[in-house]
This record gives sequence, structure tokens and C-alpha cells, in this order.
Amino acid sequence: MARFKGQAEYSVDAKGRVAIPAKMRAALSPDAQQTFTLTKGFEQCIYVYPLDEWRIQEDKLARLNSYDRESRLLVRMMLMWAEEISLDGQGRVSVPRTLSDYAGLKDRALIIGAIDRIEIWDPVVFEDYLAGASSNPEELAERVMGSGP
Amino acid sequence: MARFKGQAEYSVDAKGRVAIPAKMRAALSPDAQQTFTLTKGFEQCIYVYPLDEWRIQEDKLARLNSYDRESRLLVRMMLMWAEEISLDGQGRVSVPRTLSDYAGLKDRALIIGAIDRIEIWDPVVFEDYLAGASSNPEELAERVMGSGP
DNA sequence: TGTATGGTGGGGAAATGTGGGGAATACTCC
DNA sequence: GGAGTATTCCCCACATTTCCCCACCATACA
Repeated sequence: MARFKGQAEYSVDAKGRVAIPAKMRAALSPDAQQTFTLTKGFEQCIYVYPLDEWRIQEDKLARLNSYDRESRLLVRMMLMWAEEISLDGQGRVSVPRTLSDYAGLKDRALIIGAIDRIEIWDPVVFEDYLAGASSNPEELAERVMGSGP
Repeated sequence: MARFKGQAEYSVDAKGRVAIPAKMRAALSPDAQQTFTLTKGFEQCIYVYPLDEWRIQEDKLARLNSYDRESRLLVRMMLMWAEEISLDGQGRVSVPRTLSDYAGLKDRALIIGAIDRIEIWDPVVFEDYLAGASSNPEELAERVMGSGP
């Protein structure tokens, strides 16, 4: 299982390409085959799953019953944004227009490692997100993880 | 098994032809032989099954008890609209009039991948469908998939 | 100071979506 | 039943986008 961490701020070029940090590329399993699935993330960002991690998500959706109304809705909402993208020779992904619009990407992108996926944010959007959260790491950790050792 | 995902908005030309996105064509198994079965979908859209996936759906219907009134009704409703269509040289399907009327297709079509099938929507109809759902993916995922890891 | 690594930018070839013409087929109305 | 009309299918042509490759520059490291 991949374990992505760290952050980097890179440029978004005129063709909508964003580099994946070399450190994170190094963390890829061979099964991932230099291929990612980009999709809409919770909050205003783009999720970037390596091929093998994405398969896990997709399998969950595939097991749903397509004769159930809410299952159909979920499959549509989750999959319509997903797109499979391979790295180019320079280790970049080209971000589809629909996703870059959603995330509000302009000329710079903030890349964040998040365990089993990578996230792409517009730097300003991310700053606002943190500001809006208005909670310091200490308090948040207590609430989420519990206060035990 | 095919794994369709992603979205694309294409034009519906004067002859009622709609292109199938190249990415989705690439996901076809060789068994599908560039042939699809189009039929009326749940909610106001058109289902597009590759040949091999359609066989699976048909088998499900075949296994139903034909002495059951509701089973007979379901079989009729599913099959009466089904039509086998091959791609033309440019990777397009020509949508039968009855189905395009049902889906409310005009000059633009939204194509979305949904695991084992492709769906064709009128962009406005789809927008209304999502708006009517009044539920965000986060909540829905929790309800449908369960909140477990 | 030379070398390897990593990010940035751009040019050209191939692929993809779009529109239309014309032959073959089916359909309808007289 | 036949002529006219509409529809379907197959092919070609064009414009745009995408993809792949190469070159450049900056930084880190030895």
C-alpha cells in the first residue's frame, strides 16, 4: 500500500499539466504502473489515486446493486468525475478541464500526500480551507483521535 | 469486465449520432466487438451496454420466474426498448428516435461512465436529476456503503 | 566544479470529435 | 404495385485537442 506524505507547490502550465513530486512517485507500487485516477475530492480539491488504490474504490462501487435507486445515484456522482491518467515522460499528469475548474486551479498547484492518495489544491483555496476550519492541530487531534496516549 | 468512468459532453448531430468517448471505447473488451445494446435507463437516460455486459443483464432477466406477473412486466419493460447498435467508423452510435425522445435529447448529450454501462443524458435533465437528489456524495456514500472503513 | 536529478516549457505528430455527401435500403402514399 | 420520399449506413474531409518527445534550467550533491 502506498503511503504518500509531504507537500510541494508546483506550476500548472498552459496545457494543464501538473508534476507529481519525485518523492511520491518513488512511493508508488509497481502495480500502479505509473497510472493514476483523478477524481473530485471532498472539499474543493482533486484526489489522485494510484491505479491499485483506485481499484479498491471502484470494486466497492461495482458491488452495489444497480436496481437500487440510491446506489445508482452514488455510482453516477462518484464515477462521473473520475478519469484515468498516465504520467508523461516527465512525471506529470494532465488535469482534465472539468476537475481543474472544480478545484479552481490557475497557474499554481499545491500537491499534498494523504496516505493512500495525493491531493491537488489551488494554494489560495487551501489557505482559505485551513482558515475556515479555525481549529488548531492540538484540539483537532484530541477530538478525532481521542485524548488517550 | 468493462469499467467505464468519466464524463464528456458531445454534440448530437442532425442525424442523431452521438460519439462514444475514446477513453470508454478503449475500456471495451474485445468480446464486445464494437457493438452495443441501447435501452431505456432508470431515471431519464439511455443505457448503453457493450455486447458482453448486455448478455449478463439478459441472463438475469432470463432467470426470472415467467409465471410471476411482475417478473413478466419487468422483462417486457426492459426488453421492448432494447436495440443493438454498432459503432460507425468514427466511433459513434446513432440513437433510435424512441430512446432519444425518452431521454429528451436535443443538440447536446452528456455521456457518463457507470461501471458496466455507459449512460447518455440530456445535460439539463441530468442537472435537474442531481439537483433533485439534494444529497451530497459524502452523506450518500455513508448511507449506501455503510460507514465502516 | 562537474554531474545527476527534478521541474518547466514548447513543438510536432497522431488521435479524436464534428459535419456532410452519396449510395443503399426501407417506407409511404397514391 | 410503383414512384417518390425519407431513413440508414458508410465513407471522406476538416479542425481541434491530446499525447509524446526533446531541450532547457535550476538545484543538490559529490
